[in-house]
Amino acid sequence: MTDRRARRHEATRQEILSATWQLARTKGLTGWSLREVAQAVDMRAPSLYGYFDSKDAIYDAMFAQGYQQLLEHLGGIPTDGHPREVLRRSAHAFFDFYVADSARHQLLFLRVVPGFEPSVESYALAQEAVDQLRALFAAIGIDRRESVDLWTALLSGLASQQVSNDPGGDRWARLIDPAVEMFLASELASAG
Amino acid sequence: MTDRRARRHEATRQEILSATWQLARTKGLTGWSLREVAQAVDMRAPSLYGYFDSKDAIYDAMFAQGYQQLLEHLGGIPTDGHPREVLRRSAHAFFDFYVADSARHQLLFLRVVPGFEPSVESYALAQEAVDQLRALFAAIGIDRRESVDLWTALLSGLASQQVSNDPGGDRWARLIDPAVEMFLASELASAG
DNA sequence: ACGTAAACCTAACTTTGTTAGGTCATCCGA
DNA sequence: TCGGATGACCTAACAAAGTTAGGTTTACGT
Repeated sequence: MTDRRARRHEATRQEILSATWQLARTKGLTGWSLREVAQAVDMRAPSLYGYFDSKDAIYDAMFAQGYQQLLEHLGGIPTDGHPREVLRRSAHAFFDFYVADSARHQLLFLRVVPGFEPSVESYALAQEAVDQLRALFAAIGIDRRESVDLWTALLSGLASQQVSNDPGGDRWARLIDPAVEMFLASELASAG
Repeated sequence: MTDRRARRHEATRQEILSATWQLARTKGLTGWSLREVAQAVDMRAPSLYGYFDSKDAIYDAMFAQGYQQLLEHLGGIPTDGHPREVLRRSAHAFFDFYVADSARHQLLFLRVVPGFEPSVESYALAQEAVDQLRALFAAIGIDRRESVDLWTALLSGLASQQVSNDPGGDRWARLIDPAVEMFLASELASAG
């Protein structure tokens, strides 16, 4: 097979991405340099250009990878049971995903990297995640766009506050269940 | 008076900060260079060091200024009338403040600038804003910390989503009033 | 009016992303 | 099996970034 080299190439690409995630987690989403990444994979900085066109291309690959992870996360949520339980599960899944990696959180949900715009292919993954979330809500009878928007705002707000103002703690994590109740009561009231 | 020079110095400091805000708004919070700032105030980059110790010191001054503006914003909210009206006013005031300047939003509420930590003096201003918000809530009979935390999460979430996913639009802005109702209903239910 | 210190400059150092161009190994076709 | 080609990596070097050193001019306080 001709792809012996292609497989090796792809493996190295993943190795580079993995090292970059590591650096982004420890030094901040934009706090790393190509030379550091190169050093981590035992190369020199210019060699990285054999695998990515630019630093922004690395961000783009990370963006895509992050949304793939989110899709897996979302896919793992059982949609059976009482709507309250489904909502609760999805809330915790969301929150955990956000908080688990604040660099990823910034990359996927906040426009933080100056000049970086995701490519159309990567953005399609983001769209897919939104669709999947909408499907999850539809499965429990919530189908108004406003409701889903309010939900995402609520959850991303809780996660942002947790990460920014009480990293490592649970001050906002403890508010998830009350927030679910609040949201659910409001939905029941306005659904008619 | 001995401060003729001191006043001029302070004026130049403000001029630099103002030019930096402008750049941050157009090119992103971290998308500007000292040389660009210098050019905007008709200087060379090293001259800025007569006014700020470092680029991070500029961020710190902006951080302080941003929270001063927030404090003014909060102070302008009338606390009389029905709690619903007070909440609504404060919600819109918050949201508008967030959305009016997304660079400021990122600087004040998200930890976005790699390596930057606000100085103790600047952080005290942030604390003051939190206290003032708590006082506003106490004035309308809401004094549980959890309630205020949930409120800030909700509002900052709405604003973040608006800025990140629908800049210039009103997709999340329209959810403010429903969010207020949702929050209020939940408060009334759990206040006993 | 004069000495001093503030205000500003140029030159330069380090680190950043990036490009140019070279070297060596490895794979494919004859 | 062997040569040409291509891939993988390197060093050297660029421009732009934050920052420091050190000098010159301006203008204030005594």
